[in-house]
Amino acid sequence: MATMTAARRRQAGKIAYDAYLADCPSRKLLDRLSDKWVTLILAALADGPRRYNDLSRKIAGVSQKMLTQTLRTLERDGLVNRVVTPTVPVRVDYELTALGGELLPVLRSLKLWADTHIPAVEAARAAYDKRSSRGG
Amino acid sequence: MATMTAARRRQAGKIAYDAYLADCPSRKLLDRLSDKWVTLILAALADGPRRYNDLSRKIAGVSQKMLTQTLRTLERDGLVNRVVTPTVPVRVDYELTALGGELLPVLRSLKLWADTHIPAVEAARAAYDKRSSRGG
DNA sequence: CTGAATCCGTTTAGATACTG
DNA sequence: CAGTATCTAAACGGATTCAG
Repeated sequence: MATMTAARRRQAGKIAYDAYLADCPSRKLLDRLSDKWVTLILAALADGPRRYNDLSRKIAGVSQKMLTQTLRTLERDGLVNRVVTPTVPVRVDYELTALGGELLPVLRSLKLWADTHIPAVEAARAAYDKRSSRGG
Repeated sequence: MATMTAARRRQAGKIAYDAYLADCPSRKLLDRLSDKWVTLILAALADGPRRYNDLSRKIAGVSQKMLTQTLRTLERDGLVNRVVTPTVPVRVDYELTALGGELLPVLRSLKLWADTHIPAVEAARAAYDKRSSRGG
């Protein structure tokens, strides 16, 4: 039977490709940055250390779960330091590591590109939608 | 009543913040780039135009659905051109627009940062996991 | 060849309640 | 204050099927 060829080939390709992707540094970086809250937290910490609740307020729409979870992965990746002061109640500050700080220029260059070109993207989008709605 | 304060305040904040985010160009760019297939398609088109099936093979693990869907959004965003040649059967080529081409340097600089610093991230991750498994 | 439409399992993220 | 645990709704992505 020829029924499995297409899907199977794609499957085989997928496995090989996923392995390749898993080893791609750019991919990994994008995976971090793509997280909705990562860049926001990084930006919030750009000015200096902040406490947990402080972050939670500054970033507004974030839930406790997402904030904690994102901070954990950032800490694990060595981008953020978690500083515990064993007072009562306990006090926890988060701050950028040197590595985390080095990410800021990248974010800024990204922002620069976005600020420059996103208007063109918007325009393209509007034109596309107009064309579509006209039935073109 | 004080029962609604926490969740409600977060909700109110969320609405305001989502509106803010929706207007943030950097956010929009990251939203595009965060798509698993976007950067891969962009990279695949860096050398020149490619046909649909050609892309599908080159990118391996991608499904028809995702390939088509991603190409559509890229087209809508003005990053990719869709060129139809009305032969039988029909032939469709995809190519980077000028705008899409301008994204390549950004991706390269991102890649540069990643290649430089991801090893440090890996190391931090390994150290973190080691600490955790020790019960620290 | 190039897609659109549909079904469906997996993952994700938010709300809520509880702990030290 | 700074989280953890659990439940559930929604988004995502893959396979399959149909069409021009």
